[in-house]
Amino acid sequence: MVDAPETARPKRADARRNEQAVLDAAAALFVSGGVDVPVRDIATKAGVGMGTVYRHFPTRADLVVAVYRHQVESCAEAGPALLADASSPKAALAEWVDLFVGFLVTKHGLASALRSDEGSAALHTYFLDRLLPVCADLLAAAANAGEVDPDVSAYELMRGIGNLCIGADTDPRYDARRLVRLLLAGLAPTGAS
Amino acid sequence: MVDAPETARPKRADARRNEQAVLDAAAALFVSGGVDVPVRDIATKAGVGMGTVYRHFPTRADLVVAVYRHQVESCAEAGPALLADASSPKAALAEWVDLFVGFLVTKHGLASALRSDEGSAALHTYFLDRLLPVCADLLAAAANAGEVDPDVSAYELMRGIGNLCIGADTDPRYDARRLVRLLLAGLAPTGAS
DNA sequence: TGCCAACCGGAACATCGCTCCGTATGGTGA
DNA sequence: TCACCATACGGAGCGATGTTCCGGTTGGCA
Repeated sequence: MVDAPETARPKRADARRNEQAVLDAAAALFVSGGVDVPVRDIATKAGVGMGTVYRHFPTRADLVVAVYRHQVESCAEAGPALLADASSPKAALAEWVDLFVGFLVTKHGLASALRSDEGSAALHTYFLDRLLPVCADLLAAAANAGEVDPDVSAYELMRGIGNLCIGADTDPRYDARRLVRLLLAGLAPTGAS
Repeated sequence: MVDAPETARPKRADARRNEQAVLDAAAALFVSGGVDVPVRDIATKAGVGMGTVYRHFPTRADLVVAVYRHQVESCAEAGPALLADASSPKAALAEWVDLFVGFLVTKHGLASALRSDEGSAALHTYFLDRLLPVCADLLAAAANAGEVDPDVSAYELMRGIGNLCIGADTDPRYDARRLVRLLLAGLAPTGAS
């Protein structure tokens, strides 16, 4: 689990090439067909065998993580920046959540894959590892500022947001962003009235 | 789609018997294994062939609908009653939503199956046909009373609630009921502050 | 009792995830 | 330059599941 020792022999050239080909094929198919596209299709599009796909990415989740790693990273990095720049912690939280929602709804089926349902555990874990601390910081800052009720955990909030984003594509009558806004509004201390 | 003409010849006795057996088997398996239990298992448990299951219930959704029809009906009927009895329309809405959430979270995988994702379209349709008007009435009453902002459709609200219930079983850290409460709180006119 | 439409059962086909192993090849040391 | 072998490849194959199809069975009526 720790970093591989730097003495690790570099991978063979064909291996590196194939890994990239799979990554590219997966990225393309994810856009057009969602993250549930059959592994066979990815292998075919990449011009490799299925064994090769599974060797480089033991589970579908590993592949999804690899494809979206950059975007998740930048979403994670945006958290502290927003907190520093925004007019209030709650505003920062709202902006960050909007970023997160935007990321989820544009990736067909990603939100669905995020529910822990064993199988995509690695995906779930990665998202949580990377984004939960960011969300927790924003939430804590807002709570400290008295702008939100501190009785909801960041975990619960993130899962709720993720769930609200399920099926947000493919259904014009369903606007996940609006519902997420409502959820955030509900975080206001002691509600309204 | 209209009622079958009453001139329809009654089904054969064995057909009726088998339909009931499938229904019973499905109900039992849904409780223990969720609504995604393999059709083969249902057929085996009911002591019939798979062809029989598919003949009586062309899609899994039809079977799910048949199994839960009574509970959906009583949930639908509770709406007007709550509106008549509760102290305020918003309170009635909250109680009814709680009823709905309770129904969803206790049926493993039902909430997941509810997202329109073609395949369980019949399920989605049935729930919407039956419950959406009820929810819409409650929502409209609350809006008329000035207790909620009228800019969210009942459809959106129901889908949001359904989504929030996904995975609510199987994860002790995730309390769908609390998040749904937050969502409802967010409906308060012009927010808090 | 005999007939036939309705109904049954489960084999068969299709899809998909994942594994396994015989084969091919990149890179290295001689 | 060449031979060797660890590394990597490819895709057949297995198990699970959804769904269809058709030959055989049977309930209900004349």
